[in-house]
Amino acid sequence: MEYKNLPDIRGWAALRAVVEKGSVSAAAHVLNVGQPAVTKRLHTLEDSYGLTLVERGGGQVRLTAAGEKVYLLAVQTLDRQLTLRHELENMRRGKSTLHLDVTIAIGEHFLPRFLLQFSEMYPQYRIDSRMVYGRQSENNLASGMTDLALLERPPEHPDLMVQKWMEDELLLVCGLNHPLVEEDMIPITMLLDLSYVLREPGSAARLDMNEALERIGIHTLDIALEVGATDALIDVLIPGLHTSFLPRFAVLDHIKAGRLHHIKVSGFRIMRTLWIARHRNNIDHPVGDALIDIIRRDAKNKT
Amino acid sequence: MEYKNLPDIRGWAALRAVVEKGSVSAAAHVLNVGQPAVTKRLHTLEDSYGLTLVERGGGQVRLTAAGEKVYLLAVQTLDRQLTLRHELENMRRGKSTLHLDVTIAIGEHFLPRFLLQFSEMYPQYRIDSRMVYGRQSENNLASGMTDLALLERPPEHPDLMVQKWMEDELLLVCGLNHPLVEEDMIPITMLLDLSYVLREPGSAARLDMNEALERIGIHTLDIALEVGATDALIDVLIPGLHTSFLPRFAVLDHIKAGRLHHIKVSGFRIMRTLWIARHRNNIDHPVGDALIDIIRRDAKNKT
DNA sequence: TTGCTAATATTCCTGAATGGAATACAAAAA
DNA sequence: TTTTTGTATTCCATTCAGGAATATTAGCAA
Repeated sequence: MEYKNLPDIRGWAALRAVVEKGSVSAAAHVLNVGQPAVTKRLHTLEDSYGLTLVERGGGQVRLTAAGEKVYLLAVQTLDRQLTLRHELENMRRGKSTLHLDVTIAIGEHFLPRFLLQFSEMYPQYRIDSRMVYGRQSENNLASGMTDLALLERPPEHPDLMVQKWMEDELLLVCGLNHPLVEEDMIPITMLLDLSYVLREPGSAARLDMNEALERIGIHTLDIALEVGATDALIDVLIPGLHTSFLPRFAVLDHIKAGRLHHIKVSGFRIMRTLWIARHRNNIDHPVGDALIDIIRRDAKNKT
Repeated sequence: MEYKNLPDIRGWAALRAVVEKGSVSAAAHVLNVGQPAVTKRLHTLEDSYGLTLVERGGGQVRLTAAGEKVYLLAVQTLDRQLTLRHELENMRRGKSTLHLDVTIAIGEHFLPRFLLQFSEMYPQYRIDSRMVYGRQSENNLASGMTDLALLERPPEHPDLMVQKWMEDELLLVCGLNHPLVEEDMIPITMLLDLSYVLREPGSAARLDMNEALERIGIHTLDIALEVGATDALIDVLIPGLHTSFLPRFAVLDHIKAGRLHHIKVSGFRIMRTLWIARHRNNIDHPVGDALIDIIRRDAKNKT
């Protein structure tokens, strides 16, 4: 096993600082060491890989191709090491931490409430949550980086277990100035005449919508704009020019408050299920059980 | 920026060795250092995190919960560092490396041929390929860990660009002892009477199949077995009890050689496209272009 | 080109930390 | 208990990192 020729992490830290600060001196400053130390670190690192990693010229430092790769590893390793340190810090204080992944839409809508309730009911526990794009949470769960995930589509990975969280529906909504605000129900064919603002392709809502539309033979819609966040999307809807299919949980309050209008479509509904996912080997996580309890209770209250 | 309190990688290496060898002495042996060195490394590491990482007892070392987390990071970091070192080693010798992800089915069928042709035509380049499960390649591409991917389904991530590689079709096939081997074409309704051996849920072929069946109103099939590899699956088919939907590229040779029989289904075909995917920021990779050239040429020859 | 200036590399030295040898200690096994 | 195996500690020589001072280089202006 390799041991004696391992690089020193501080070499990576030096590289990262030099790249991000743009000069050796500036890097030395933020690292609280002298400039010669950083210079030497860089050289040691370059020697250990046998390649030039940064080039000086034009008053700038530039990464070589090899430098790019080392920099990528450096940043990832340092970030993960920092995360680990924080987590262990909490562990040392007796606070178990749950790593939670949620989709963007769920993160925008449910997460703040859950985290608040959770910290009140279980002050001894901690949650590290993050919003992840698309199916990334599957890999995080599979690799053990994440303990629990709240998802809009069931995961595909064979080692992951899901349990149902709640039923959801994608609702066709528009702003109050939209021509269709008077209509309570429209025929399916009219879906083709509308102008849409949607989440980006690949988002769970978009995929569910596409599949449902495919099923009734609609392959393309008139898409005016794509927005990467549900809340921002709603802001675009409110002026009233466009329509969108959005999760019921995200728009219900807006509909009740009269900021959005729900357009029913005759004979067409997009039902779906929201899921709680965990890894097979990680199903007895006390913090996870606590959170699931809150999530379930919340779902029951809403219905 | 953190610098002075960074852990020493050798601490991680020591932890890893101790865990994997089961004792401090054994670890010291494989690391080519004395036993006291390893003991001290472990203690330094534990001090730096402020937690006990391993517990001795019963003649065994056991990881604590905190130790598990550190061990996970240690293994990943050390592995990635080793990979990086190999890659830079090649770089130093002037061999550019392409990181290639392929799906299991593509990896089984195309990859050996591609790699062979590639190494003949471009000996100055290198390819690091791996078969990845499901959508993991998307994250690898997005994070810069992979340069190019060959996929059975288009990626969903907004920063990824795809180009069409070739058309494919999922064919319904069975072994020669299957009752249906006499039939050239069967009606759709008969799909429900067959017994299937399929790739696991989440595999691209399975998803494409499911979507196509959903479209014609079939929601469940009689699944006798799920297999994680296409070649192994074909071995299960050959005795003749079951049927499966498999990529044309994977079964064409078997059909021609008379080992499998293609059952046509009246009015039902599962067409799909195979894709080449890259990150937006990484579209001018010379090794990637070379490989794409080979892939394209191969596809042209086959048609 | 020639200065001038800012940034980087080198040299030298001191202090800190590493790893080995010897040894003390602890825990199973006999 | 004794033996044996494995782990921790102590001590010391060696190595290595970082600071101060200094040499060198690169960029810039005239």
